[in-house]
Amino acid sequence: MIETTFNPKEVEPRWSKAWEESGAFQPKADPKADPFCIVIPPPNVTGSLHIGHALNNTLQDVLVRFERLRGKSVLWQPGTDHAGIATQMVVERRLAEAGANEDRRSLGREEFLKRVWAWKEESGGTILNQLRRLGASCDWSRERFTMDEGLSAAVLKVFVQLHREGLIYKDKRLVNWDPHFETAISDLEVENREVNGHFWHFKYPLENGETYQYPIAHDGDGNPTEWETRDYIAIATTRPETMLGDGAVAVHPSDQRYAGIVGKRVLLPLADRYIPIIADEYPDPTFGSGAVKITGAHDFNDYKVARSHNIPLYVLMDSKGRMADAPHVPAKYRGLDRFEARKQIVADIEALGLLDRVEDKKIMQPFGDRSNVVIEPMLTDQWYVNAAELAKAAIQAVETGKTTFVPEAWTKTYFQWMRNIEPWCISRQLWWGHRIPAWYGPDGHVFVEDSAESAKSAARKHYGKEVALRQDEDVLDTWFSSALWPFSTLGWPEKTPELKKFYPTSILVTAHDIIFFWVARMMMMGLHFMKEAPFHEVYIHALVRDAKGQKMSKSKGNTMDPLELIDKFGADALRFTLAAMAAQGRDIKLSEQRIEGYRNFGTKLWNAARFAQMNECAVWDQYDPRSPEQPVNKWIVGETAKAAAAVTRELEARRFNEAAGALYKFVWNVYCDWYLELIKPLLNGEDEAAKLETRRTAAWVLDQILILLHPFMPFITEELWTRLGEFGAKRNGMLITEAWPDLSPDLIDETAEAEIGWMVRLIEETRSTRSELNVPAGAKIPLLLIGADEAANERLERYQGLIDRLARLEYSTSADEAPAGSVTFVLNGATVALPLQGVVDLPAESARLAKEIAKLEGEIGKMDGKLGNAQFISKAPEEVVEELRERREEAGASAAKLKHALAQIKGAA
RNA sequence: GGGCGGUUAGCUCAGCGGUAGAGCGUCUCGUUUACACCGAGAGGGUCGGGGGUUCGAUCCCCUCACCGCCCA
Repeated sequence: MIETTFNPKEVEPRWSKAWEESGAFQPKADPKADPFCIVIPPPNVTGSLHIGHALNNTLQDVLVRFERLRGKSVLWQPGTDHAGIATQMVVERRLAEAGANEDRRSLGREEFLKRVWAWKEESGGTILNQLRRLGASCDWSRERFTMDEGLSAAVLKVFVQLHREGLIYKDKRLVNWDPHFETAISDLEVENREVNGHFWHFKYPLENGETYQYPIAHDGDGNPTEWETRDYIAIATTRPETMLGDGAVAVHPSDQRYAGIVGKRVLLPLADRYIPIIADEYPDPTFGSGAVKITGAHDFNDYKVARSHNIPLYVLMDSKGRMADAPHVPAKYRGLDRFEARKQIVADIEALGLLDRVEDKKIMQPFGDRSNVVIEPMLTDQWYVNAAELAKAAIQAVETGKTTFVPEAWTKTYFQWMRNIEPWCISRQLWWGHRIPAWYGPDGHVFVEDSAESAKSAARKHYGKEVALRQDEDVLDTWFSSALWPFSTLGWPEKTPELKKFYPTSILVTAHDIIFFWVARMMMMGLHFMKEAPFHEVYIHALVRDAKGQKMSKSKGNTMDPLELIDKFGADALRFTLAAMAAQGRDIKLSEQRIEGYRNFGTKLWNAARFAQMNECAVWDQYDPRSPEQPVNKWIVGETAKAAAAVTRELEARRFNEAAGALYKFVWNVYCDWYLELIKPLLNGEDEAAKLETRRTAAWVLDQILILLHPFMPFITEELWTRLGEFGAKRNGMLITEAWPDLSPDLIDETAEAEIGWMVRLIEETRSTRSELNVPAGAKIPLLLIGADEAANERLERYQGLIDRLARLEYSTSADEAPAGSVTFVLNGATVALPLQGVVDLPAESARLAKEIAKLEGEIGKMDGKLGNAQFISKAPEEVVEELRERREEAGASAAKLKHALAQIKGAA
């Protein structure tokens, strides 16, 4: 027998194991089965499961289990990426903590990489085991890692080919430099944050003591009225230390204040160099002094200006962000950290009398998303991908609908990014990653080949002799290999059967913050190398926030650990909550209360199953849903067909919340609240045929529920599936490989629906009336049906037992007239009278009736207004008008009856 | 500055041209042999403000306000 409570801790690991061992997670071999494939967004190998992963993978698993139940050959491809910076960081930190006085450099590249691999084998990928706890039905036998041999081969091939095609090249440009990790990072790895900073105003003296007239007062029209004589130009900066690298001062060509001194030179203080005053569109004349210092080697905007004016670029810092040992850096600053140098320079400028003033100012400052240090724009040699070229096909694939975004609004974001895409810097000054397959000859000539041997032979051809080659020290951005994930994991560059069967993949499920990082790049690489977009559909889900709507972060301490939530409420409850809240287009504010509520839903189902089992509603083979004769059974079959259709429809449309909501309502409010209550008399009755039919129907509906709910709550449903099979016919297999219900809409029996609907309303109205009049819950009262048609009288007779039980009646019967002083309400044109004279206080009943009447009359007024409007009658669709007329009729009749009752009471009082 | 999204019951959110919904919370009642992680009932909303389109607007359009995110 099913025990009284569901114990997820015991059940979950058991089924995880059983499913995996049964091979249910692997795609079925049946060549006739349609393929369905999702590649997992590979989590960092250093990662651990956070709530965002829980949502992301729940949604994927819902789809995967849904399609598996629908009979498709399903592959959910799992794996992790090698997370260059993050992993190197973890291993370096461990070395430091180990206290053996070892660090990356003392170990050397080869030994260090050995340590990284050792760490990866030991503790990398714990997140994949955490995903198992969530119930993720990935094909774990196909787990991949971006540094795998196969995936590395794919990276090599892609790099070499793109280089041959001119789409990968080396260039010296400004990059985002992370002084902590001493590597370049891409634009996307930079986080711009507003911080409190300062605006320092400096004076740069004009060469040879020259002067000009600078306006200091203006009239109402903005014309200058007063001038002062200046022998300097004022500039302002948020980063004083960069002034040593200034190559010019720029003013706007239209700026009259400076027109006279454009082309002259100023003395750059401290550096003691002369730099020109140039005219360029870049400075905003209305902002600050209107004059801008140009530091081409340390600012992205300045870089552009410097390039177009041929202004020299002075690199000021080394890879750690210390002032460089360079001729253009005065000796006293060399070796100082950039922030130390800042203080010193400000002090020295002030000492020279050239510090005009200092303002407090909010400034946007770039930080490395991993290192959390201020990013420095640096002029370095790096490898780039010509993203703009690759983006063309990627844009087209979405324009032509080959790949669609759900919700559709994200196509805008995608286009916005793709159409303004910058060259992608792919080299990283790290050790952990795919080493760039480029070798340099003694003269610096570069050979890009798929192996050292090929490079050697290429060099031999080039130089006409054997020469020593040096491989590029750098590795590739992790996202470079992630971009190949949809086809590299399927075996490319080999021509594998999986690649043939599952590429392009069906759908990618991810959060919007990864569209640029990953979706865009997979689109580019997939189209270039496979000639087809990597997925038909991109589903973008919400971000999970805390209950107050704040982004969860460790530093804020507002994270919710999915594993703790699973411990507390069970994986099914967490999954169902996330799915139920995954409405398109809005972030999820998650609270424990919500999860608790859905845990209760699981318990409700569990208890319904217990009830079913106790009443021998066990497994019966060969149930035909058309067979029942009892209206209540016909009705629930129809309701089941409706629910199955709704869940299927909503899942196909990726409206996870709607699908979950439909299930919740059906299980709780239809099956449990009504059906199980309605069949109790049948189950306890004497009519053996009806009893058998009811048992079989109840069992069948429960089975349908378990199948429909399985994608959302796999553990509890699988457990119940087995437990319900303890008695009766044997189950053929596990629920996970059952067949999704395919129920024809003609299973909906309108007569049964009307009949059960009438009874339900009668019971509800009676309960409501009792409660409003404070009839004690335990009191049994009579019910009289007055002036009903034959059908209603028959219904009353047929369901009398049920109605009496559920409405807590002494008896119920048809009658011609309501006894004086009865409490009444109206149902389908008939009056229902509760003869409560003497029991109920009449003023309360008058008040109740008056309230009802007032409400009805309000509605009638509105409806009459509409119906009296000729425009409405002629322009609104006929069915709308007709429906309104009917409603008006009913409301009028009800009001009349209630008024009659009210008059009676008043008469009696 | 550019772009996107949001504003609906106390809270969290669905709905999105034709009678305002759910979960949680609140209140009242309830030991009816599946379930108190329950059952029955109730209260609670001029759907952010203002215009417009329409026979009809929470829903479409414009505008304002406030909040959030992304990109400069």
